[in-house]
Amino acid sequence: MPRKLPYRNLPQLFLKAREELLCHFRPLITHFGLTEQQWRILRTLSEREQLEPREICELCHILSPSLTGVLSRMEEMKLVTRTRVAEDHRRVIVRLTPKSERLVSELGPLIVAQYKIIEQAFGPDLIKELYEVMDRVIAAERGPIPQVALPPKKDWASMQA
Amino acid sequence: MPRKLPYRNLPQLFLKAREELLCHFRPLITHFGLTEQQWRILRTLSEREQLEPREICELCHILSPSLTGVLSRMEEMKLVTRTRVAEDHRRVIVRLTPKSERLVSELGPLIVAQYKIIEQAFGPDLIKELYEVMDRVIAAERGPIPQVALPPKKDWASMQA
DNA sequence: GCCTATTCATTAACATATTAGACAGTCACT
DNA sequence: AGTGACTGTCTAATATGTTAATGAATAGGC
Repeated sequence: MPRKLPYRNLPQLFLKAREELLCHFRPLITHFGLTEQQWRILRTLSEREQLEPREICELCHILSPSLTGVLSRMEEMKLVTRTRVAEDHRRVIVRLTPKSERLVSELGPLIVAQYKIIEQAFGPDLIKELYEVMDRVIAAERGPIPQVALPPKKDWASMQA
Repeated sequence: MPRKLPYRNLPQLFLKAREELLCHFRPLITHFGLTEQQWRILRTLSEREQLEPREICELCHILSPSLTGVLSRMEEMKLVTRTRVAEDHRRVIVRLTPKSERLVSELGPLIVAQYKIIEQAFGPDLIKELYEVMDRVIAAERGPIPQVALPPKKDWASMQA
């Protein structure tokens, strides 16, 4: 008896909407030999001069274990430098290289131009609402949200069909 | 000279908003030994009886190469069955098993309950607006959106710093 | 100064995302 | 029937997401 849940899958809607947007930027980003995550980092670093890995995690929404690999590859490509902090040998400072600054100054304007195209196509109102609703979602998270009680755990994976 | 782009990173905002939502569901899903993608598929199949892989790709926003692996693992776990179509040996039919139907009937109500909690915390208006704006974004994509002209390709990856 | 708890980055192990291509099966046309 | 274009699934290769755990380094209490 197939029955529909009374709520549409909201996280999945976000996923789709994000993809519908990103597909207009992905060609630009890959044209410069970057991945989306690498561009997030370059863009963020271009506004902050220098950052530590955990700050990049926060700002770019990349989990720490992923970031390790991403930064390694970017260092290999000479897009960033990683230097240990003298006073605290746990910490690291990440910076842009002159090369990646040139890259950002070439790609940045193209990204902006694409935003303008999308803004026209979507209608400026939709874009404005979009930013506004997003911020409200993110802000709404401030209040602690309880979680439904979980039933006792069963080992579904190893149960018979 | 660090300069800020005049548009905030919109795909990244979607990513964050999605994560802020998902974090309230992830504990439920993992409690049942599932991944988010597996739940998307189970939920969709519970509403459609049977689907072919390419339909699942469309409905669940999973790319074909990913789906192959996901379905293999789900078949291994006895959550779905895969049977070839007799008339067209390229195609495959995916169905729920009795086991996964039981799973859905246990997990489904918990997901709904969590939606209700979130709806209260966010305010029903925000949720309603959210669905509405998302749909407008997805609908806006129908019109073809041009792409900015790309400069000649340079091999940034192998350039010097 | 010494011990413990904490922090930060990393590694490990597995699952998924992304792009390109392989491959068999089908369809349309001749 | 035979050929060429197309479809649907899968493989391969690489990058990232996700959770848990490691290991070095620091901070704080005593």
